[in-house]
Amino acid sequence: MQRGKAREGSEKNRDQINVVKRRYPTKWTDDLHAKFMKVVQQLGEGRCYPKKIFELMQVPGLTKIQIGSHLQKCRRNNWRSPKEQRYVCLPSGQGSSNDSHEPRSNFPKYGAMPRLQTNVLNLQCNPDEIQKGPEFSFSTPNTNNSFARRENSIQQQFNLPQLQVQPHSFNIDNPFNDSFLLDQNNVGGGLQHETLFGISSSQELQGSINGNTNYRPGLMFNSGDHDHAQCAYNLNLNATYGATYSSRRIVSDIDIENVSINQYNLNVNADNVTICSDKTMMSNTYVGNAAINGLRATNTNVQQYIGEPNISDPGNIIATLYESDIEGRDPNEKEDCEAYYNNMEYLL
DNA sequence: TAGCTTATCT
DNA sequence: AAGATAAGCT
Repeated sequence: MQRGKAREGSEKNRDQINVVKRRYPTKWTDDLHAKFMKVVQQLGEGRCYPKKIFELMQVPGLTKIQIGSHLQKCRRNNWRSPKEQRYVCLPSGQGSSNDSHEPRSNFPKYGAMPRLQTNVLNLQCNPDEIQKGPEFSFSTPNTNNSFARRENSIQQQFNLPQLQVQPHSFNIDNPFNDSFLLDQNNVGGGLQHETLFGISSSQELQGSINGNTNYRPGLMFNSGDHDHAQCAYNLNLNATYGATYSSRRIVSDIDIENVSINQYNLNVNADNVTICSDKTMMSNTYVGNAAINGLRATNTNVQQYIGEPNISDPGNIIATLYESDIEGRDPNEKEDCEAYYNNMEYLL
């Protein structure tokens, strides 16, 4: 059944035609959006519904419907601020293949969307071992989430571990990129937005961040898929704070708050990373916050224990992740791993 | 019915 | 493409 269709002769349409009370579309200016965002943040993840936002925004003339509509755009990462609109230019010869019904992000955001998505392949995520973070809810199933279905279908082709868990604050892939300004994102210890990107406004992140997308070996990073044109080189790994993931032989207690690697930046924003196995050389690594930018400059708050791999070098981080990843894998998988991590290094 | 989401329309 | 709206679901 078709829905959402504005039928020609509907009462509402006639109303609008006859009474001419049609309003001008609300322009979601930066200011208005900022206000919206403030309320969204105030409400917190999982509690942002049109009604609540409406009540808190208190903007005369702004309706719940409009807020709902804006929310939809934002959830789907389909809204660009007026400023961003000026900067966004698609590569030539390409129309927009970004169908609004095919969200770019696999990460649900806000409101009633599921707040957790775990895709742990081959590295079985043992639910019993997951400790819930303070703001996590595991109660919402992944069902009816087209994002999740789509990503799963991709990820299942690969035999590498997926740690894909909603961080306990906003993720970075949304028009609310300014979420980096939120304190919660700095769980590991006070990483400033500026130290990550050297910039602070949201639109400048756009194009380099496609949060929470886990690309695995075999997936072209720059495949010509215009849908991903703006995020071709990005990889973000978000794992829950406090989660424990276990594999077959190894027990990997990887607890990474936020890792993102992209064309310009390698951002490791990890808290209490523990990687241990019966064989691996690494244990109890604590990464407070690391940010390595395109210039290979390492930023603050990297804590390192003596005797551990040097995590101030992106290559070492990759190498470390790689080492822990191949542990216990069969040769084929190791090859995949190698390709995958090589790709990461290459991108750096 | 209200509230929310989604699909579709302008 | 941004914003509005119809319609489905709970």
